[in-house]
Amino acid sequence: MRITDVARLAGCAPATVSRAVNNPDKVAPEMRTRIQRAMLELGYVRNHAARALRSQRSHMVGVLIPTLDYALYARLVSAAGSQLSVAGISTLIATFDYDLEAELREARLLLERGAEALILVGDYHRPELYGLLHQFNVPFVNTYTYDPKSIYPTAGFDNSASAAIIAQHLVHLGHSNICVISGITEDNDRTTRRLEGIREELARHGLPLPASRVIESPYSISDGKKACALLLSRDAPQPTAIVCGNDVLALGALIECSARGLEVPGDISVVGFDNLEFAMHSNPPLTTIDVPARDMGIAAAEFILGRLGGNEVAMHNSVEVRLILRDSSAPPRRSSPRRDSSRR
Amino acid sequence: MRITDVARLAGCAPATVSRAVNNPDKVAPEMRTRIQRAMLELGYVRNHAARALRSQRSHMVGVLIPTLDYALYARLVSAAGSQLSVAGISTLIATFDYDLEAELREARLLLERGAEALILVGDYHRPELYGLLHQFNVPFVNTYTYDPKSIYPTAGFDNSASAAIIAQHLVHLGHSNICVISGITEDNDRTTRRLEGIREELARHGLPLPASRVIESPYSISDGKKACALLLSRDAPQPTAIVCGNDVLALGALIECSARGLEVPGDISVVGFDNLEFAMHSNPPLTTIDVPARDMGIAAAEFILGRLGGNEVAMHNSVEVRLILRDSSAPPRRSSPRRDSSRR
DNA sequence: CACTCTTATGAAATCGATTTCACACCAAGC
DNA sequence: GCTTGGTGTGAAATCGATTTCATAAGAGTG
Repeated sequence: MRITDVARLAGCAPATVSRAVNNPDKVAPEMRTRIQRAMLELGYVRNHAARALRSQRSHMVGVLIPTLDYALYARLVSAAGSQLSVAGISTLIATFDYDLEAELREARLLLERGAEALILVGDYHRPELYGLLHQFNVPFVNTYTYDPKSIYPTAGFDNSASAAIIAQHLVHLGHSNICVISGITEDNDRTTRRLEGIREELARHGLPLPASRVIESPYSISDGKKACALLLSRDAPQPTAIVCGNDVLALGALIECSARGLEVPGDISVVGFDNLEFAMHSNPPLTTIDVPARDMGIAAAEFILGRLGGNEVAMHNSVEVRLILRDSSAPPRRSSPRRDSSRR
Repeated sequence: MRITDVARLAGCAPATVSRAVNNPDKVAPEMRTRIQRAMLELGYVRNHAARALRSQRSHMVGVLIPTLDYALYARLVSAAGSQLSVAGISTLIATFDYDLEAELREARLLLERGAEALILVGDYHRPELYGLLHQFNVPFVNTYTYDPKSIYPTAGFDNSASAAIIAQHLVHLGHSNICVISGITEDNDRTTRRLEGIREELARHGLPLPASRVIESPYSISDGKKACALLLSRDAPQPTAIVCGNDVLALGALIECSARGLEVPGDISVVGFDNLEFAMHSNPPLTTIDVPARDMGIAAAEFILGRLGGNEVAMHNSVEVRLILRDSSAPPRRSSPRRDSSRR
């Protein structure tokens, strides 16, 4: 079932069929319907490889994420995919499990496959990856980060500033003995910057954050529990607040606190990051930062579509993160808290 | 940077370069290294569209799932993708949000794009979809279901039997007043069969399951709460056990029960399905059915790889689901429970 | 009415790797 | 010594749609 078969049945040249498919208004209405009827009758479907070869456009975009096993990454991919799909673009997906070497390998494969653009996560990548993108002259965007000063396009939010917001919230509540359960920071700009943001914000208030107050942990509830247990059994005054790298770790911390008979937020405040679905249902509900993953996916897709369409598009797009105040954070029990100005 | 450039530099014909890439042992070792050096020097990457066009193989497989927003689907996709990736096959992904018409459309797009095989979820599909698959003569597999009697390949588990297991567990504990919070059953074989399995198992024990005892609900914690509230405020004796279509609904039910001052499992048992990460950490931990999504993804990928490789492969592959006994289920308070034989 | 301009269509070249077929060479067998 | 067979390589055809270029017909314009 080739285009020539359709052409023969419709009594025209293959070129005309091609036009009828790709530029309908370049074909006379009568001819167009004749061609459409012929295509229907033959059950014609176009051969995408041939199309891609000749037109040098694959109509595919690659999405390269650490893992699909984390809700927000999956949501980002999903949103970007839907957005691209309405523009007739398919999504090639690849994961690299937080291994930047693997990311580089997968990127090469995606480009070889003909991905016309790449959606990436974060801005820590192997230099060779940036080299490849340059070599292939392929548009791309770093999601999950926003940095107007970056020479590479970004679509996301400022991880450092966002983490600072939640640290500030705790300081304003009157906490000074604060510990952190961070995600693994190696090769990961999001976790690295969040930790930095917290550290700087605390420093701004004269509160140091020595390594002994920070635990890096993979993202699982059990790991969050373990990390929390470690922090609580340190040979030091018990922290009055724990900042967690995400809601999963925070949930683990909540559970550990509850297991130890600690009241949250009475004895200790726990805050998360991401505002996952369960955050509003945990006991107590989590104070956290809402991360609009869907919006990031859409912003990334729009950027890519704009670039592919040859339009001028803003290099940097930010999505709005918001502090979500719930019951897992409160002033420390025996201190004279300042009023938290961010609490409405 | 075409294959002819490499050939020129290596001093051979394009055909030989092609062989060096695809059939290294058909090329003399000395020539092979010369070609490899030339490729490296030129930074050659092959054009996949041309390769696909000529060889009639795209080396891409399509994965068509309801949504990426559900952890187990994402995990299935992820596992299948990794498995395919090591065989040099890329993953094209498409979602249809539980809309079978959309599924059909997306399937057509995937096939047009050159997907060599399709991984599907469930066995409810539009007849036209099966028609398409036949027309394109493309291998495919229905995951998330296992039915050795089906004429279509399956990779998964028996939803009906699995749901029956957990219903039986409750019956053995002595429950007779059982309600169900099911997922939406329309156009969804998984939810439909699970509900059937529960209904049949209860019937086997002389317990009818009228519509008034069943609520269909989307998969969110809030929806689970609402559904549970509805069941508990019926003008009828309060159920002693609630079977939920998945863990998310079950968590909602737990929360609602707790909000109403009902003790789980003292006043009421709640059981889930899927064994999501939080299931072991909820309060109380959830009795549920473990669904090995990763295994399903791997099984599906292996099946597809086998078929693409022209090997004989088993039409039907089952993965093991297990009843996970935790503290959210117990005998009803004022009855004389039989011993649950399935409890170890 | 002659001329330019647009519009609709067709013929043929083209994208870049693969694959078939043919050929040359060398080794082994009778 | 001649035939047979295997191996490594090259020439050229091929996959199927797109696109350039050319052409013919029709629409306006002065």
